[in-house]
Amino acid sequence: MCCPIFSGVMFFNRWMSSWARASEDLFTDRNEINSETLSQAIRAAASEEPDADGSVLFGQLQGTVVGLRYYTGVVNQGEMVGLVREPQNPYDRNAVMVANIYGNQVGHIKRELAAAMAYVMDNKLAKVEGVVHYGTKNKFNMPVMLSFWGKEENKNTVVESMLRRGYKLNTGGIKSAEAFLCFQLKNAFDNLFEGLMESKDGEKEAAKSVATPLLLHQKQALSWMCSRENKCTLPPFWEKRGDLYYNTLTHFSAREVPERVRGGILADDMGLGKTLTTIALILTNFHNGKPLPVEMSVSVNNMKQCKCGEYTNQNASSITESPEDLSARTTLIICPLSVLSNWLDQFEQHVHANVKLNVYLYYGSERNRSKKFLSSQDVVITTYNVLSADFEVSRGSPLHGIHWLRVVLDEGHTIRNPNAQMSKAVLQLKAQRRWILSGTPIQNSVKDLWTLLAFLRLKPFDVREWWNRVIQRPAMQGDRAGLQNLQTLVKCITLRRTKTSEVNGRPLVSLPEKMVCVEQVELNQQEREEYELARNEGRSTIGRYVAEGTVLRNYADVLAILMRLRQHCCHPDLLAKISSDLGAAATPAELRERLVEKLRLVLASGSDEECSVCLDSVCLPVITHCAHVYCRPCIAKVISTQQGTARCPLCRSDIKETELVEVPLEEMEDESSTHAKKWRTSSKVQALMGNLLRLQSEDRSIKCLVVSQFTRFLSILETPLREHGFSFVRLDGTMSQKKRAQVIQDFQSSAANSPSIMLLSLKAGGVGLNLTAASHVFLMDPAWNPATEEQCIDRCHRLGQKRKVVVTKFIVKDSVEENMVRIQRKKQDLVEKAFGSANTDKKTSRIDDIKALLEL
DNA sequence: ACCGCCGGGTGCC
DNA sequence: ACCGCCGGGTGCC
Repeated sequence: MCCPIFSGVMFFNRWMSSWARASEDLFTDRNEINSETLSQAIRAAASEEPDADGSVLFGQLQGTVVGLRYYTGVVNQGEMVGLVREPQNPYDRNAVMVANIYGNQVGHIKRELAAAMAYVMDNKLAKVEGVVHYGTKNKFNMPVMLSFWGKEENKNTVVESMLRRGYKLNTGGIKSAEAFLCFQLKNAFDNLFEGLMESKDGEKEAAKSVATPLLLHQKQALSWMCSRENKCTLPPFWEKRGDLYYNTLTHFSAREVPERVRGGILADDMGLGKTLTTIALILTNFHNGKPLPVEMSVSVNNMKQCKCGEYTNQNASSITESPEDLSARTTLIICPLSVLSNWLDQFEQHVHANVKLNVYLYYGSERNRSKKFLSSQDVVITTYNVLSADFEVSRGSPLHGIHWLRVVLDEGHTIRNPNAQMSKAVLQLKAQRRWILSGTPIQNSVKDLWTLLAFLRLKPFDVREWWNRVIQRPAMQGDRAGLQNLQTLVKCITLRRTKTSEVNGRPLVSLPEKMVCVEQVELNQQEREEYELARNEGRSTIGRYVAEGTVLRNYADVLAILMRLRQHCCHPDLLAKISSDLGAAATPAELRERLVEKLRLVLASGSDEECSVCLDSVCLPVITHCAHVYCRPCIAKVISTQQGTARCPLCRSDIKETELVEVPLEEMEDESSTHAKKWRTSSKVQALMGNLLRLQSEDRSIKCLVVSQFTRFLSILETPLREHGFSFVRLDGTMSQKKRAQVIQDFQSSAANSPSIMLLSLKAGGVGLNLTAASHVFLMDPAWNPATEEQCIDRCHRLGQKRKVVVTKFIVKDSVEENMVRIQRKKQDLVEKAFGSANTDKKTSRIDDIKALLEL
């Protein structure tokens, strides 16, 4: 009865339930363990295993594992073991159990030592890890090397507490592990997915029910996905040695085949057709490698109702080492709300019209919660939010009660935080096969990967301890082998191609040509005068800061001055009346008000401000008293790491958590001021209108994107568009999902009366935004970050684009806009230098950089 | 015989 | 466990 998979799950479960530290009996008969405890245990493990960040090694100690003869768990030389407190043990409440990777109990820690360890473990003063270096063949007890890890501030307490009970931690020869912040290793991780691009062998034709012919690289992906689902290849780091299976990283071995991972990560760049490939997978690879049996309607070629590729049970020769539930039919797709409609469209588009595929949208208050109904569908689509809401409300969440054939996570990086409700809900779904679709599987650090691997049930790393010990901590500390292992791991389960990848020397997708041209705009006399006035004012302000040596403290002001110049280049009415400099603030309330105002200025302009800690666009923006903008979590991390002596990473001023200021929620952009005044034009507006009118006269079917970082500029542009009778829509970040979807659908429509222009805010919409109806892009103002512009252009220059794409960038001659790209590069250098060291002699060079940046 | 010594039973927590 | 420890049997050499 003990089939390999099953017993594996149960050992695993036993291990997990001990983690849960619940009152569950550790010695439960294996057969009684149900999936309910398993899921509880997974949740417990995810929340209880602390993040290994900033842990240092306190010391090591040779201990003894006793009672070996009572348990079945064996260990190999060099194997890692887990130490689990067992407060419910009837013989000793200090008991510490020793278990191997699969959770098979090996023995206990000797009583006296256990008493000393129990204090340290129960008070979470240290995490204790064990490795057995020798004596693995012993009958009664064996030595174990114990390593104590924890926060620096607990080191002395732990060392002394152990010493009091007669155990001396050996601290000699341990190099103190430095605390790393995640951004320092960002580059190493950026390269993690390199080298995954080589084409994996073979290609596979999709089932007949797929209407769209697959491109070569999509056939390759399909082939890879099918083999990941069907073949019994060993997971990474497992080898067969004799009749045992051996894990080369943990040195664990087992008689049973390690549970295979049926699925993986499809990490292709967006636009390569992850959605189509997944639809093809669903239709092509049902049980035993046969296509999904679907009904064909009677309509075309007097075809009878037939089962397209009905599956038989006999052709099991190649696979089925492990039995599977052949009655499972349904694929569950979970995606962010923003791409829900895209999935529905794509099913519509890519499945043959005469095929009856049951796709159910599990969404909205009227959703059908019947398990029987849901599990009879071919596909159920829902969102992360619906899934986690169901999960939270009741234990009887219908989606959690079904054994899915396959679960697909679209934009899978959504679950990178293991503590999020969403992630917990996703991890507990029951499925035979699991897939993650993501263009960006790693966003900031290796930590992002754990939930993904846990979802895939990649043994043994789905248990946080093994992940932390074997992969995350070594990688975070820059250990080469650690990074290498991480890469190997990822490589085995991931397929990633980028738009620039090639197959047989040919690009994966051939997109229509893209032409980028810069159109210089000359300011008229009045505009030029106003611009020069502002420029001189800014120059003198910055000159003063340079003289005072306070440039870095007034960093936000420097940016604000640049901002005003950029606004001048677009339209005079963009300039908000921003008064004052920071120095004049009299009261704390006033200072706060000023800071809020500055922050708002930086944010509302859509200037794509980057956080200097994570180097990404700021999320949850806060401003420091020295007026630098960061993500709240990033700067909070810096402050907590530096413990009371925290300094601003950009200007080294003292900063405190309590002094971080954010924009009050009710602050929304005030549109009324622009409408109050009488509308006027500008040189840039004229330049745009000239182009639009010319295009319209050439070809009425051409559609355009008009892009700006300033949403107020978009508002200004509405007036002349209306005047000339253009039909247009607008998409910006403030719009609800529903409105957005409507706007996109209208714009993408090829109907004769559909809008021909979309006013688009540069940062609006996620990466998935598909605007292929447009073939002309007008970038009204240059962005700090050229990548942002590229992304924006890619929204129409992507798979599905039929026309040649023409991009026009408007740049005002003799203005700050001409320097934007150079400034961007300088800014990046500046940030790097700021983080390079806290050394003061670097300060001068940074000020020089700013001077150069402003051509002073 | 309130000890020492012998040898069998026994053995995690 | 080819140990240590316990506790019963035993007792000059």
